[in-house]
Amino acid sequence: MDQSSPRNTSVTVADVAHKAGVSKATAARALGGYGTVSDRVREAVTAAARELDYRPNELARSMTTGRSGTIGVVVGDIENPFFSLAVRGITDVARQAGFTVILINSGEDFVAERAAIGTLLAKRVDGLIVSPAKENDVEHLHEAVRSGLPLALLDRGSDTLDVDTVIADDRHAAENITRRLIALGHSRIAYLTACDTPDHRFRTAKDIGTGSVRRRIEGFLGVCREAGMIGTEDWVHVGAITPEHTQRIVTEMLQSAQPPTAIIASDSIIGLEVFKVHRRLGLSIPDDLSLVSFHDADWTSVTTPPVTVVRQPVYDLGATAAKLLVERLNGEAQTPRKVVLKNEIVERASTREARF
Amino acid sequence: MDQSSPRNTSVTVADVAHKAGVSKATAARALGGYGTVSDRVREAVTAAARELDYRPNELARSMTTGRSGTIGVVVGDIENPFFSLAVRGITDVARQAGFTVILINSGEDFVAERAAIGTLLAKRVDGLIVSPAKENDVEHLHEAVRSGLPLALLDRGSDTLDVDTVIADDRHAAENITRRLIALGHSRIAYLTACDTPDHRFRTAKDIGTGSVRRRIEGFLGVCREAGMIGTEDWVHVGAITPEHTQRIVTEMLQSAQPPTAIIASDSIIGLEVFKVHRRLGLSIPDDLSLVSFHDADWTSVTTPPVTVVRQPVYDLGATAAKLLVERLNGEAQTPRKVVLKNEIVERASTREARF
DNA sequence: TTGAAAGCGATACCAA
DNA sequence: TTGGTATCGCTTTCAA
Repeated sequence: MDQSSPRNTSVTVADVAHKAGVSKATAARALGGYGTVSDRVREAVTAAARELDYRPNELARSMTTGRSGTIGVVVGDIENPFFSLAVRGITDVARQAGFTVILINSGEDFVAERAAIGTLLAKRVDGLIVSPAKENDVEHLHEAVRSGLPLALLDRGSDTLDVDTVIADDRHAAENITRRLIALGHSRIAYLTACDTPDHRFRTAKDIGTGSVRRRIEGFLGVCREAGMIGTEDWVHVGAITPEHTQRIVTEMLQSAQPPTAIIASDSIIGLEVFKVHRRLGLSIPDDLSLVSFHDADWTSVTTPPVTVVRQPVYDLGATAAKLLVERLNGEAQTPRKVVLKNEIVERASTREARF
Repeated sequence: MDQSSPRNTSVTVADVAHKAGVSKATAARALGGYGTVSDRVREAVTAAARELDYRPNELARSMTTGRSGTIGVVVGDIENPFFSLAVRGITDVARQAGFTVILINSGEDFVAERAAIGTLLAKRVDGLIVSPAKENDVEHLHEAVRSGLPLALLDRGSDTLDVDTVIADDRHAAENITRRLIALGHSRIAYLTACDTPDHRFRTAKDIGTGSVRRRIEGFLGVCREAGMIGTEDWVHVGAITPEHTQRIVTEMLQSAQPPTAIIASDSIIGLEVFKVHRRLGLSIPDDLSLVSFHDADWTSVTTPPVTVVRQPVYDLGATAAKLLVERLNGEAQTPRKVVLKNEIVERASTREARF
């Protein structure tokens, strides 16, 4: 069986043309569906192609057409449910539009991100969707744009980069949730993020390179200031880059002389660790501690108590970014569009009045 | 600023060669680091390349070398934590070895999977890692193998496909967990999977196309038979393909005249839904129902009670598959290897003696 | 409607 | 050590 079947490694248009008794050019036209070919010839070529199990070499095609039918995607960490869901949104839309996705993890590392962009440029992707680790270090993205490559930004914008951008209204969500906590009587509210600073300490929101997170922190700090709270900056903790880091930070925080009465977790991975630590320390949510987490991860509704979350339109974030990019690739592009999707606060049982 | 920077679209070796005052061939040698070049020339060429911001066109390179530096990966659903973790393992190893990954979702659909393989073949990937939706419908994979493309199977093997394969000992894990449940006095044990049959009913394990799941069910049924239980087939439920499906199935099951006293969930997404439903119905785990889930998802340890799980070496599953493939691509290949990684049962508080 | 031939951008062989 | 040139598989003028 196996050996009767032809090895289709390198069955080329030339082979098909030969078998069909026509020229290479004609065969190519018939196969590619462009130019004009007589029905008789088209059939002959199609038959020959089928018989030989001809598969066009996309690489060669790309080289002449200049289009690769590929979209490069660079995200922080595919293992993070946030990104895996966003990527799902991207790939669904991309495939529908006939594009294949090349996915690269940056690990939220700027250097890795730059390398990823380089790889994708070399592979001649038709377009790029990136979730920049640092909004200020985007020279590599400028370069890509300069070279004429369409780019869409996902979840994180950049002031200096005038390209299609899709983000959620994270500042607004942070403001809202902070207001609610303050209304509940909380005055010691901690914000915990994976983003890091060189010395692992937080001073000002400007130090936070990740745009979405910076906006959240700005919102948080702004509302606290409005409420007359001072020294709120000290309640922002950075560097929760692994579960272990997070556990250490949270444990220290909760065991300090002035423990927070509420914690805002910047993503669901951090939220989960906060939840684990409070258990281990024998505390009670929401009696001893209120918890709010960004990202409505699936598990947040089944814990005891279920966790109040900021429900971000994650799938749509990805899908929309892909849509904008595809439209641009298809030449339906206007000036760069900035899309801001709405977050929704889902209040569950992990938040309650502060205890005095 | 921007306009002073050269558009590096199509800066070719020829351009670099011209600027460096050497021939195309020499420039290519200097840049590619192959052949022999004098130091003086190498420097000149390198300088010219840097100045022009030359980026080799991988597409063109691939066409001549026949290698694309790309690995194609086809998984069921990147949104499933199982796959996103496995993919993380794959990409980590692949990148380390200098390969880029093209990822395609099959949605566990056989037709989509075949199309995905087609796309990857056309893109001339150097190798393939696939998690076949159906172990019997692998003609498209045979074809790929026949055409000489290295293939590694992830999580699901195939008897007819003699290629590198990495799976976990799921049958063994299922046997173990079933024995424990039986030892706890359970006699009405349900197994719930997303895999489906044409009429959405389960008759025999042979109907299950997904290898890993089939082996689990075989283990489950085998132990039940050993224990003298009959009609166990009726306790296997298929078609839990979405949260909604799962909820419907579980609700019906638990509200029937003969509800199960224990449920084995085939993946963490299903396990989560079972957990949600038991809550909604006002039941108690483990008093009214014991629950075991495959995949040690992060949330399983924070629920009340925490969930007993089969901890699969998911990251390693992916990493190992990639390792085998890379070795083969590097010509360090021997005969196809079948790797079976160990599962571990993590007993938590969701399992207890059956109530009578 | 068809065919011949010129690219695309790199590599690789063979002479010089 | 270098340069000239064929080649990879396809698309795309340009003539016929």
